[in-house]
Amino acid sequence: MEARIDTIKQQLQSQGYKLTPQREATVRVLLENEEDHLSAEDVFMLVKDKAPEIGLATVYRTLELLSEMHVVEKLNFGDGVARYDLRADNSKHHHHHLICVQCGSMEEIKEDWLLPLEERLEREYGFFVADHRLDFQGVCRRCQDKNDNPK
Amino acid sequence: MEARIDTIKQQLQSQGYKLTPQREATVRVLLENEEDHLSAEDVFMLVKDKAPEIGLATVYRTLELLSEMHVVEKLNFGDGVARYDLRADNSKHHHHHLICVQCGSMEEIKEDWLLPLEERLEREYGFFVADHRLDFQGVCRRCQDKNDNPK
DNA sequence: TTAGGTGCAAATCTTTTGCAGAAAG
DNA sequence: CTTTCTGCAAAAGATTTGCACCTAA
Repeated sequence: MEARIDTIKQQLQSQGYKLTPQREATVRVLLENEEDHLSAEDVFMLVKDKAPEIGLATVYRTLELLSEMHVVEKLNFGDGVARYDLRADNSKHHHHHLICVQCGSMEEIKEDWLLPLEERLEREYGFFVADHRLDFQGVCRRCQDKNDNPK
Repeated sequence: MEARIDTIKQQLQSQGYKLTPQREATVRVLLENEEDHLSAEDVFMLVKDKAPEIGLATVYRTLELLSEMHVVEKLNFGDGVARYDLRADNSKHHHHHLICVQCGSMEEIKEDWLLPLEERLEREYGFFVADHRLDFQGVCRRCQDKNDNPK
């Protein structure tokens, strides 16, 4: 974890930005909740435990900055709030998401299944793909079981 | 066009809703701009030509209703406004979108490229897919040409 | 006559911005 | 010192809601 913070620190400094205590607290929250998709408000709540004086605007500004630096992804699941996802160090692409319409859970697929499609896209449509986003809505295994064996 | 309006009318009536003049005007605007991805504000402007007395709230309520009935898709491209897309009569799935980060244009792919992936998802993850969403960000052919041959 | 609809204005909610002061190189 | 950053409060923008009136089965 410290190593990843260091990386981010250097990334910021290389662009003339500072890793202030507020920004560090925000990054730590993101690291500690890497599995979740936190909204700005969520992050704000969690950061306040570490740095009670922080303002919501700072959180928004930090998330915006991290997003520009491609440290986090800004995601939109259509529920009216933006959510933020730490990018895996190495992946240039979004994860894919499995969103259960029944229980609201969200699972991630870390593999990239789209490379063949992207090649086809460049070939057939002349479209150069920089990034993509793939979400599936449906019913997760747990809810299917629940439906089949109602208690 | 009249046929599709009739279909929608019946769909509404089957749920106890009415196709009021305001709703019909809204649907007509959507039909006439099927290629675009209109925001609620866009729709409002266009509907006002047909029905000047309509209120923005009614447009929102209509789009919400049509969305629940799966007559339109509510889409989110991350620019802060929801956009609405008429569903093709026959397709249960979203289109795929090619969003150019340079000129902001958006192209649609009507084919469904994801069926093999969805099968794999059900097999390997036990996730039952009801719908999906696939967007690509990148550079469209036009902008690539522009980059290669700057005027 | 009764439930569903509408327009308007006000309210709500997320996100952004202006500003004066604080921190860091 | 000078640039970057911060907190606060206000502003902005999209969407929703309360309400009194309207309209069609």
